[in-house]
Amino acid sequence: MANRFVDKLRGYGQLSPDVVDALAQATSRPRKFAAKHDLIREGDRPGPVFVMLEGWAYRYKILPSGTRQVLAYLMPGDCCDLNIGLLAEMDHSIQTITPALVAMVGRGEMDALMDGHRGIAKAMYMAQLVDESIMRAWITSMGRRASIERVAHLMCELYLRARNIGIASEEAFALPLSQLLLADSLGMTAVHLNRVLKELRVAGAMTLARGSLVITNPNKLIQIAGFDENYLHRRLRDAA
Amino acid sequence: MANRFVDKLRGYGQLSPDVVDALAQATSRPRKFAAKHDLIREGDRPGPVFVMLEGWAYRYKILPSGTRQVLAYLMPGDCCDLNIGLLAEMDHSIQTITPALVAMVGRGEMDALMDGHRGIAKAMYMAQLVDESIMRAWITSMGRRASIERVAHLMCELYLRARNIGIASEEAFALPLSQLLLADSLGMTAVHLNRVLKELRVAGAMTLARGSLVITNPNKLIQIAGFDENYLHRRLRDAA
DNA sequence: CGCTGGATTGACTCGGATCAAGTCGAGTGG
DNA sequence: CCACTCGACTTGATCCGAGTCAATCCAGCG
Repeated sequence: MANRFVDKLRGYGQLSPDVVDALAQATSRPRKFAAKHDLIREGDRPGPVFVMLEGWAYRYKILPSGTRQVLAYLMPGDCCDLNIGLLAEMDHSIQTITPALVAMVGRGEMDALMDGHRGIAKAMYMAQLVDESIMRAWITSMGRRASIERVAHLMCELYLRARNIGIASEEAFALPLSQLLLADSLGMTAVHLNRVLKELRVAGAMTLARGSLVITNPNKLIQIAGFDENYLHRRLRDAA
Repeated sequence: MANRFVDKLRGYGQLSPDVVDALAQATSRPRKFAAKHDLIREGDRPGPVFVMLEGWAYRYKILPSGTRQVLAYLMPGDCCDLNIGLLAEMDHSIQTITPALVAMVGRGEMDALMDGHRGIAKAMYMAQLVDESIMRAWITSMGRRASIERVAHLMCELYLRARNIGIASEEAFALPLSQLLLADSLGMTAVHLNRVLKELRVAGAMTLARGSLVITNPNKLIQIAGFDENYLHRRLRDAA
């Protein structure tokens, strides 16, 4: 079975065969979770590092008023913070969206992997930098992009990330996110998101239906989003 | 002279005297910059790690339309990403707000510090986790908080951070941020921010004037913001 | 075959943007 | 020492994007 975690880290630099083995070994006993299951909740004391092998999850916060804000999506290959174990308690929750296979890597084991293989450490740090960069892009979207641009931008991001781990074809991929979830990601209501999706569909840019995103006109979508993929840092730095 | 960087890291755990010395040594040759000076720009190739010793700076992005989004504030003691050197190019810019003293710590030197002193590595990782947590709080604010809550929340955050490094008194501190800058942080216009500040002033919660924030009624401000300081992770994890 | 949770559409309202004038205060040069 | 200037702050009037409320609609499924 494909190990998306290994695939993703490979994207950040060459990994030698023994490194690949070590990673595969560390994630060889994943646990299975149902959809909509909290992997960890705000206030919990963090334990091992989560690594998504199959399925999607999302980070979120619930405000006192009961509203939810989605903070990030975890797709296969993604993992939560490396140093999560340093914290006394979580500042947000993580929940599965679909049924998922999740490897739990103990703190010691993760440290050993990173100490033992410089390549792993570098790839993990890169992944972390990209996650931060994505958060900055989200802040930028929420603060300064119109709603249709925001939606288009998120779709571009998710498409590229899916593409990078090989779960997207040329123009479509499985996107298991409800409109309510997307709305809670983008700081808008589900009603308004629905109208924006229609607008994008009518414009011939993309169609999101029955769990699948079809990008009808990539250039148009990119142009609406004002998308610049630079922030995903796929271009590697030569020599280190 | 006080070294805010050391002070800040101390807040994340005991540091032995030799560790403090090593940190002070590494930041002993800071450079002076004028206000409104870009330390690094989007697209630049990253170099050394910046450590703010005196003065304020902010991270930002400029969109094609020319609008700006502020992504984070750096106050004395804060530094940019540890692993910034892994990136081929910056995905955002960093600019001083006030005249500033900035130490530039080379990648090798920083690695040596962290390898040599477990306490430094832990404190630096904690600082990084807190920075991420703050970004999540910003996303939450922009997505799901009303404008007055957003403003109040940011003020609570900045006050606590200032307090943690000892530059805030019981109820006031120097906040050198223009209304335009704040508006660009919070996803609103300067005009509207001005009205919200007035609202907070009239409500007796806080007054921002002439570069100084006075918190008239802390409880009211906290209540308006729906502020929970948990996300700043000041409570330390017992044992590691 | 009816139930249920998501998706869709319409009517109405409102928070915050936009546009347009001022006002205030700290420098600066005569 | 005062007039001028420039940037930052205030305030008012108007408009519109997006929220709210309220019905459906529809697909999957027990």
